[in-house]
Amino acid sequence: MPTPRPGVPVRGSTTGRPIMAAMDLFGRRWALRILWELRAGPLGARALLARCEGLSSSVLYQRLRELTSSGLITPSPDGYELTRLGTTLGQALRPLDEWAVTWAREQQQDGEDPGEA
Amino acid sequence: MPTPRPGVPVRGSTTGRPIMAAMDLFGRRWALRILWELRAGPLGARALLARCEGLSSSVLYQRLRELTSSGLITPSPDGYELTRLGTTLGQALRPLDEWAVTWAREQQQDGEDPGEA
DNA sequence: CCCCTCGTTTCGGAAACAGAAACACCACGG
DNA sequence: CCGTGGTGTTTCTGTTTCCGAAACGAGGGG
Repeated sequence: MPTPRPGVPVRGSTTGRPIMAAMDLFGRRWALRILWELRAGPLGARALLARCEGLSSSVLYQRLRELTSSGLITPSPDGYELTRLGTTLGQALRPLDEWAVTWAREQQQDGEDPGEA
Repeated sequence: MPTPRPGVPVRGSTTGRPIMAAMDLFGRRWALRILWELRAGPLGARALLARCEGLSSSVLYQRLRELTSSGLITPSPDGYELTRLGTTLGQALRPLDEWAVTWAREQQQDGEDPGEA
């Protein structure tokens, strides 16, 4: 499983369109979350593990390699930190954060638990 | 694996903070992509399968159930379509699309393939 | 020296996923 | 009437991904 990178065919799309590569990369478990946790500043591996309850070290390091290879994060003396590109991604993700808040409000109003028991 | 919903503890976070629920939901394979494909209008299940090369029907229906249960999509005479909430998500995802384009440019410039061989 | 913390890798079992096959359903044409 | 082909959906089997714990080496302080 190659690291998704724009311009290169990725899982689910032979075109390599940037958004497809992004969705392949971010559709891997914990990828978005790791970037999210690095927003505020550099964190070490064990610190990331502590913040992401349920994340296993094996997957963490796999993601760290992928995100590094994708140019979103970089090792630093203080652990891992976002690159300039990773920082702009953090900003691009902010609307998603705001949307999630709206989502929460809507779910409380209509259909409290309307689905699988 | 319960469908992530804001306000409910999800994988990786006992707080149920909206953004965490969102990241749990979207960190599942094809979830973002399915929403993306529904942006332009309703699509049937087999049409979705055709557009997402590599997506298996079993996972598709699992995602369709999850996204429906989360209030992002709804069955319609024409297949599945975004709810109002799902549509706003599509808009919240647009910065991500633009970011991906920037990402593609940067990757072409520096470090063409600087990682795993 | 010992102990504790960190970063990282390894490994066995569990969960998620891919892919093909199958079923039910409905419209169409022989 | 019976096939043919198009949907939507489920089930099954093998592979991939992931979890979780354990382990390793390196470095710092008692």
